[in-house]
Parts: sequence; structure tokens; C-alpha cells
Amino acid sequence: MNRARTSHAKEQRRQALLDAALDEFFEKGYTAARMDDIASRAGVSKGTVYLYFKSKEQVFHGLINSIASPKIQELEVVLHSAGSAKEALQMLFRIMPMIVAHSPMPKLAKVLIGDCNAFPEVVCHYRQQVIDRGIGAITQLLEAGKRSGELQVADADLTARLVIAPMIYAAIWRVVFEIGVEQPLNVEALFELHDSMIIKALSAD
Amino acid sequence: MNRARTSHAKEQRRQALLDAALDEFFEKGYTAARMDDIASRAGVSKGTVYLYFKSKEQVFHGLINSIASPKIQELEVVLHSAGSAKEALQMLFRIMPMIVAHSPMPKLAKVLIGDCNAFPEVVCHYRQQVIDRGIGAITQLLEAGKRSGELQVADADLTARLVIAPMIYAAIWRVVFEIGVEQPLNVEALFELHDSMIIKALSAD
DNA sequence: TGTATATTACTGACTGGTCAGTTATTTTAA
DNA sequence: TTAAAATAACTGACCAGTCAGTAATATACA
Repeated sequence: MNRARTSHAKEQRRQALLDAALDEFFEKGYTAARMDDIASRAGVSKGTVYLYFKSKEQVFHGLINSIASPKIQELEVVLHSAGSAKEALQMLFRIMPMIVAHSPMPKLAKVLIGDCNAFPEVVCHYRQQVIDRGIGAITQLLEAGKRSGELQVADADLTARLVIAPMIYAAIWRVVFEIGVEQPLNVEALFELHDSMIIKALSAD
Repeated sequence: MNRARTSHAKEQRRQALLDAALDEFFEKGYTAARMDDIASRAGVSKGTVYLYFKSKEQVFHGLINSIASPKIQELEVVLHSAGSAKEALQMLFRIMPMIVAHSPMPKLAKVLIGDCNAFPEVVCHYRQQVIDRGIGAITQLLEAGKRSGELQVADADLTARLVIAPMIYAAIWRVVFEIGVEQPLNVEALFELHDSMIIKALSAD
């Protein structure tokens, strides 16, 4: 392998190792994933991995931290930029299928679920930095819509959970049941339907 | 350990081993779970496990097959017994929190998600025997409601997925994020809200 | 410019520990 | 006494992590 000499090249190599680790952890789970395989998937030898990470556990930590956290801030900004609550919800329902189909989120979710008991601190941190903030942003949006009379919302926190539930469902579905299946779930249609049903359910009678 | 002599006692022991395996697989994942720990959790030594199962993999297969499959038939019967589609949905939304809070389903789901890539045949079988039948039963229910004019349903299959999504969400939530947390998710309230929102979303305008 | 020396990214064989599965032996109940 | 049931010591494969060695690049100096 070519040497990574500049600090930029090293950062690239670190990222290549994390990409390889995501795929290996996703396919085999944390315990069954082999450092040798992560290394060769990134095009280096095992020893090199230990130049970039102290241990297998640190690779895992690095992986979780590299994904999702930055994305949540984007989400918060986007939702605040909307003119109305319904508009914000519609933006959300256009983002969701993209997250499910074109981001590493489903793979990461699978890894996190599968190995959550081995890394309780990681789960706790992830929950605070990603999940709670995501739910919080949607809760705020719903409460703003309620205040303006635009939406009928009984319990904003629970409603926020019902809003995101299909994204969790779709992510799990893709990753667990859609490996080499002829007819994949129509994610766009699912979220269009979810959109219309949520809007109807939250509109004034 | 006392000897299991009668075939009944043997069946009990087999079940005790499967119970122990569920807890171990749930806590550690398939690969990291140790046969020694499964054995001692069931109160026997490792060698005894091999009197009841040919291998670790067979323990896993036995575990998946022992759960859920029988439950789905119950569900199908219950849903058919309802007088109307709305009534059937309401029964469903009363069953869901019980499944999430008082059945092994969340633990099993976590295990299945975490190790799905190691056991593609198990996933395929489980999907056909449990998931597809569950979705199918709800799809039928929705289509019956549509035919009778009771419900407005655009796409019964996708709607069925939106109906069950919060159960998946709640199951994952409990198992991943609710280990030793002060304020657990109010599952009953979640499904009450889901019920009212779904009914409103599917009612004629 | 070319050559000697120093640096460092990288490699892969090795070690120590772990664990699935086996088997020789012991226990128990009929 | 004997046969089934259970045990525990054992084996061999596997793998995380280490480290002595290699080679590519940088630096120093003529």
C-alpha cells in the first residue's frame, strides 16, 4: 500500500479504515468481525490498523462518533428554516426516505442494536447526542404547530416518536429482510403515505 | 443437577436451555455468547447442552423456532373474530403494548437483527412464517374495512407497515435505550395515541 | 546532483488467551 | 448391576494485540 505521508492522507486512511470497519461490523457483528479483515478491506495489513487505533474497541468508538452526530445539526437547521409546521413535516418526510436508502444510518443502526449491550456508554452517548436531539427537534416543531393552531397535538413527545417510527421500521427492514430480495420495499411511497396520514391525523376536524 | 429421566423432564430441560440461550444471546450476541454460560444459566454443565443440541448453531435455530411462530396464529384468529375493521384495529393496538412489554419479542428481535447476516436462512424462514403473515393479516383487515366503506385505505400493504412500525420502534427502544433508565417510554400511552391517529387518518372525511 | 543517513509507515509471524466441541469418567436411579 | 445422564478435563482452531524487521521517503551533506 502507498504510504500516507501528509496528515491529510492519514486522515483519509483513518476514514478508509472506519468505512471498512462499518462494513465488517455490519456483516459479522462486533465480536465476529476480524481486525485482519477490516485491515485488508481497507487495503492495509493488520499492524497498520493499530497505528491508527489503540484497539478494536477504539475502532468501534471511532466509527459511531464519525457518523450521525454531524447530521443531526443539519436536521435541526432544516426544520427551523421551514415556514410552517406542516411544511417542516413535509420536508422531514422527504428527508427520511433518503436517509433510509442512501445513508449509512441503517447499517449503523443494525450494528448499534446488535452490540448495544457490549457498549452501554456508546449507546448512552448516542442516545443523548442523536436520538434525543432528533426527537426534540420534532417535538418542538409539533408544539410550534400546536401553538399556532395549525396542528392538533395531544402529546408532542409521543407524537414525535410516531413520526419517526416508520423510519426505524424501514431502516431495519432494508438491513435485515432485504438482502437479495426480488421486490424491495417502496420507501418513497411508504413515506408519502405516512406524510398524508400524519397530516390528516393532526389536522383540525 | 438432577437427572431429567422422563421425556417430559427432558422437554423442560430443553426449554430451560432455550430460555438461558435467549438471555445469553440477547446480552452478548450470538458469537460472544459462551456455551459454558448458557449451560450454567440453565443450571447444567456445558457437556449437557450437547446432549440436547448438536451445536451452538442448533441452539440458535431451536430458539428462533420456539418463539413467535405459534403466536402469529393466535393473532390471525383474534383479528378474524372482530366485528368490524375499526374494532380489529383497536384489539391490535391493545395487544401491541403487551407484546412489547411482556413477551420475549423485543429480545428476540434484537438477537435476530444483530445476527441476521450470520443466519440468512433463519431470517428468510422467520420473515415468511411470522412477518409476512402478520403484515398479511393486517392487510386483509384493512382491505375488508375498505370494502365495507368503513375505512379509507389507499395502499393496504404500506398502511399495514405503518400500523406495525411503532411496535418495532417501541421494541427496539426498550431493548436498546432503556437499560437502567429512570423514565421508561410509556408504551400504553404510545399505542393509545397511535390508535386514535390511525383511526382518524383512515376515517372518511 | 548524487549518496549516505535518519525517519516512519507499514508488514506479518508470533504469543497468549479464549472457547466450541469431544470424550473419559462419575453419578444416579431403577 | 447397568444404562442413561451429567460432568469436567481436554484439544485444537481461532484471533486480538505485539513487535522485530522492511522499505519508502525525507533530510543532510558533499
